[in-house]
Amino acid sequence: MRKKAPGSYHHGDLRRSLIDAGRMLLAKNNSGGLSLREVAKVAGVSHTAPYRHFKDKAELLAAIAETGFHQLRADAERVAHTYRETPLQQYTHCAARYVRFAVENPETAHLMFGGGIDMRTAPPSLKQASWATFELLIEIIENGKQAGLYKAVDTMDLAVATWSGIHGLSLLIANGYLTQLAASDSQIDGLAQRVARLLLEGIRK
Amino acid sequence: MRKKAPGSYHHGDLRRSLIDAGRMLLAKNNSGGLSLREVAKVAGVSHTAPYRHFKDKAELLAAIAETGFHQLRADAERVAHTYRETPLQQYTHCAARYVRFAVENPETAHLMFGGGIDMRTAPPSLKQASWATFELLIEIIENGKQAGLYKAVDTMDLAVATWSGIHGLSLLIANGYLTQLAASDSQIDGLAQRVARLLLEGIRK
DNA sequence: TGGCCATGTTTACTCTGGCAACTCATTTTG
DNA sequence: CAAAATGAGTTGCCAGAGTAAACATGGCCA
Repeated sequence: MRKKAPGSYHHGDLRRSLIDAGRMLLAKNNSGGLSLREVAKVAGVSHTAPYRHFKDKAELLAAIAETGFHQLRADAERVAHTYRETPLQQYTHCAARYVRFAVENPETAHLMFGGGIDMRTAPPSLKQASWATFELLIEIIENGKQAGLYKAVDTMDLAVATWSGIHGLSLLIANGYLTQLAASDSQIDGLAQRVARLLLEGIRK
Repeated sequence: MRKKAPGSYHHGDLRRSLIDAGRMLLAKNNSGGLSLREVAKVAGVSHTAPYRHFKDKAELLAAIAETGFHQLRADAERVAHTYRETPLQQYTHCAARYVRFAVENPETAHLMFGGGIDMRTAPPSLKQASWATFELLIEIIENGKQAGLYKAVDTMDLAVATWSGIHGLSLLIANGYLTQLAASDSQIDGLAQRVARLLLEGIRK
């Protein structure tokens, strides 16, 4: 989190600093939101300086969400690479990673998926970042399909179904709907495993 | 939406009017949020009158979310009753109803599930309303289980898995992540059907 | 070297949430 | 039945936040 060197007029990389400060504050004021002025202060800059880099507050939030997508994609990509030879494990471990991301970064997840941003009208770079994340999921499904793991159904349907399941579970946990079943980290992992399994095998007898 | 009769001092049922006004405004200012003063104005009352009924803004929002849960539960209950003899259809049609609720009331859904409210610290009546909704789902699963429809797995796991899937799909659509696949109402229904089916049968070959 | 333009600053305006003190109407009670 | 108590709504106020406009600064290119 670079601050402006005191005395110097120009900052150097304010845009980046604002995003970093934003994420930091978002994590600190748990779900209490975030004020542009606060962000500016943390970055060591006057409260209107952000407007040189973002049209308005929503655009800063969108940029923060974008870093969330980049992180999520990078996290999942690492896991996917580790299990590149075993499609089934690739799927389950990536799913678990997705859930962990939401649980570990609830405010960022809230920003990305909470409805504050409508993807239909989001900035192009954000759309692209979210799309790139989804593409990774499609790849993973495609991998499994070619290994004969999944049904011969439209890949898109398979991908949407699993995405929905993992996504829904992540948000339910992150928003405290499953406190009874998923209090500790190990319980969360366990639940994620079992749900991923059920998505795979179906609930039907 | 009852307004105060002009000239009369007392309103009669302000609490209810504020909630109604809130939902109306939420729907109008699409996802633009909602101001307490605006709500008060619509209800025909001074800007601090709401404080006689709600501790603060968050509490009003929680009350609005609560009506959302009541509506969702009532909607689903009606569907569940209609298909009470056929557990499979009961499941698929309730799932479709859940998705429609989110798509038709995106702002309310946003409030309920967007992370603005953490269920762990929510007002008891809200917790109860959300729990009652989940209970209906559990009942539906239990029905199917007794009809020999589902795997002999912990009902809670079955319920969480399907809830996650439907919930995730609903939010993905409502937040515009699946615009390509789910633009029209009929496309949404179709997608919901196929996803519900995949949750049932699993994606594995 | 001198002027331009991107980047930051200052100032000011509006909107919002929330507190305090006041008023009005209804209900309870001596 | 009058008067106090209480619940419901109002007026006024303040601090914090988003943002527009005018101004300042300083690095870069002609």
